[in-house]
Amino acid sequence: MSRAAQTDLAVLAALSLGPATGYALREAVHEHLGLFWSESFGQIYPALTRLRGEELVAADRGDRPGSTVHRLTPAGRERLVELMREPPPTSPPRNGMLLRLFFGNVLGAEACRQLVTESRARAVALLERLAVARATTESEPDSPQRPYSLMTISAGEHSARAAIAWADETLAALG
Amino acid sequence: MSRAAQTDLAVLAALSLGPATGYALREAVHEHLGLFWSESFGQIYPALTRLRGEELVAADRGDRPGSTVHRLTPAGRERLVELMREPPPTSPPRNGMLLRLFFGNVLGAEACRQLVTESRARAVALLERLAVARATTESEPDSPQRPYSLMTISAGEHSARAAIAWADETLAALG
DNA sequence: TCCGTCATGTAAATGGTTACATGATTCG
DNA sequence: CGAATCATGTAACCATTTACATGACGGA
Repeated sequence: MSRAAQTDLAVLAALSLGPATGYALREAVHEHLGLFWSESFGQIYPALTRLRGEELVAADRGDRPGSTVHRLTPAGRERLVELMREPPPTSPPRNGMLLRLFFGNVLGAEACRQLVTESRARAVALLERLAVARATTESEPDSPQRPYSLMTISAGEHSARAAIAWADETLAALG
Repeated sequence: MSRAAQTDLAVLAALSLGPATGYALREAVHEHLGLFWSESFGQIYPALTRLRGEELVAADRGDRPGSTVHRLTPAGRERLVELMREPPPTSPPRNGMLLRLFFGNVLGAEACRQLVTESRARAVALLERLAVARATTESEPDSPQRPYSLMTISAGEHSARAAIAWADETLAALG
């Protein structure tokens, strides 16, 4: 997997849903992929410039002066499938909450409880966001996209429920 | 939270378990924190140099010529507690597997099944490693460290079981 | 008119991995 | 003796965020 391939993948994938400006692209990633992906402007604009150079995306003038609407070219769609078939890179683990909890006897029991309580609250909030996302998705008419959206929502739900169950068990152990 | 604080935290925390060389420190992080944390030599050695400069760790000559054993100073222990009380930074989400699955109609059903199957296999393998870690920890004599080790192991178990349950559900949906 | 949003881009700083260079020690 | 391990450190590279600079448009 070559340079910056993950951002290229995300940008090409987002464009596969329809043409968009760089700005709208970032909105769409935040809105639809926000639960498991993120991109910043500092990544998106250089990526679009590069992808234009490789003729994987084409640029048209947008409604507003100075705005540029990008769309996938056939070569871009090929490249997208190619990138998607690459195994997803696994990033090294970095869980600040567990790092702190592991050294709980240095941190103290009260601070540990707070740590786990806050972690639980984040999982509960996530579960609420997921409930909204599920309701929205289920109320939309069926589409080729829908089952896959529901699968990623379900992944979040399983993960959040596990986090809550663990937090409850751990809070009980912490007394 | 200032510069490179997360690595400082991990290094100071690892040293709180006992003095160590940079090399041994990396081994210890990999061995004991590997399930939720990672550090590379390229981080550890500059961090040790910096922490020595701040007199948060002290350096003694080791058994081997040229080797340096580091230990926490009292100021280092204070700093450690201070860093641990900072809220753990939440890194932006980046889940390559879910990104690919979300665009499953571009990827194709067969490749989706493979993606989820591999994800399930990783979770099963993780669960096995966790079973070993749990058995090891439970067979050791009780210590102030042990309950916290078990809590982090339990976090991994909950997360891995949730990943397996989700994978089974999703594979059923994918047919 | 002024503010919020849409829009594009760059520069700097940050955080991190990987590869490399170097050499001693231990054990088979 | 030779290989694996212990040990330290640097340099290059990569990915990413944040802040900044700039400006047009639409509506209160």
